[in-house]
Amino acid sequence: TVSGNVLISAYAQVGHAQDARTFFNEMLDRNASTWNNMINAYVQSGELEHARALFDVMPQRDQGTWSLMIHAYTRRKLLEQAEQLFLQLEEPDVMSKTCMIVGYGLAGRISDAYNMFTGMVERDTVSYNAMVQAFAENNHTDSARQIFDSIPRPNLSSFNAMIAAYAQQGNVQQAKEIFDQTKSRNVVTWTAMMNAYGQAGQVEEAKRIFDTMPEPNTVSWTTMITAYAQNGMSKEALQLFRCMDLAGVEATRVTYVSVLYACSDLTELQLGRLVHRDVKNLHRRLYFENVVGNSLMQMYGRCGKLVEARTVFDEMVDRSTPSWNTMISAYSKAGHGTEALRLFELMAVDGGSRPDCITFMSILFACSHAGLVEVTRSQFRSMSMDYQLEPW
RNA sequence: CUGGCCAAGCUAA
Repeated sequence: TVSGNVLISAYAQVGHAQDARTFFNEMLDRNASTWNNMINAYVQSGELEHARALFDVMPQRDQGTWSLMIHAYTRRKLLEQAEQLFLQLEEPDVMSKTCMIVGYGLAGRISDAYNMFTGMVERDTVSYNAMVQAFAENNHTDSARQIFDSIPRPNLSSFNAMIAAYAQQGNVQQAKEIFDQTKSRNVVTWTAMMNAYGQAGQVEEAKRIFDTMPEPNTVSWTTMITAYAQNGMSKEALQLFRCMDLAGVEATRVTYVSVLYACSDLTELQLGRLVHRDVKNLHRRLYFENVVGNSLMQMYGRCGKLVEARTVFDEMVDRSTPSWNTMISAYSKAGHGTEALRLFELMAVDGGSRPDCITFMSILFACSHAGLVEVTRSQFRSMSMDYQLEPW
């Protein structure tokens, strides 16, 4: 049984739920870990429905089963589902509660997160860290700091989370202060500190960290590229991307987002097209990532290539609200107000994404520049009437 | 042999 569990767990790691299931079906005696591993295999390969189906028929669920399933829901931002499971637990353990803190934090329900936290009779460092993170990602940096200061036995993740919290506020001084208190550091610590400098516009300092840190990984490289791009040094960003490629470090979707941002910043159409080709041919998985498509559209739009932008848009497999916004505003900025409006109507018909206030800003911009005053007026009404968005 | 926390990223102005 144990070796069978190891095998299923191995399949789970690589996301081969199908193979895991075949093996699972052939196993004679299964214990709770067997089931948990199998559910986890479905979770890892993104098949939540299958995971849930198995969860529902599992004979002897243990605490791990529940928190595994709750965690899967919170990560996919399906908080209702997570909550529903959580409430069925008579005696939720520390891990399930921590999952809920994370879930509430991600959903911006910070007081629910805090209530969960304060209601815990037993907490470990991970629960404290989750609470720090929940406050931090909702910009309650001071509250995050208070929790941080109250952690009995902080670990490196506690420090890393706090450094990142200050980094996103652009507060280098505080970030550095925490950084200097760390006894040991890992790649996350260094990268977070590097980002703190980048966010504060201290690109040279960021680069100094990047050059001296022990083992920069793809996130570290991307952070440095982003630091350049966001501080008006897009040429350097693109140069560093070349180095990253030469160093054999795998790009991620975030890398491409930053690189394409640098391309649009410089209206480097040639390079942008090259990147487009590379990601399409060499990173097929990333090519279908929503954010990568958005960045490609943005790049083409910025370079005035609306047809190519539109082609990317049409090829996208799932379009988020930012996808629609990017394309609509590309039309708007190019003075194609009518096209922008047409796309907006298509958005409503498509129904896959809801317009948000950015959509309306783009539409209003398009209308006003096209001199479509009447249309502007009616869109403005629709904004509050149909979508409950307040004009401001 | 299974479950929870930490670093980078896209759209309007």
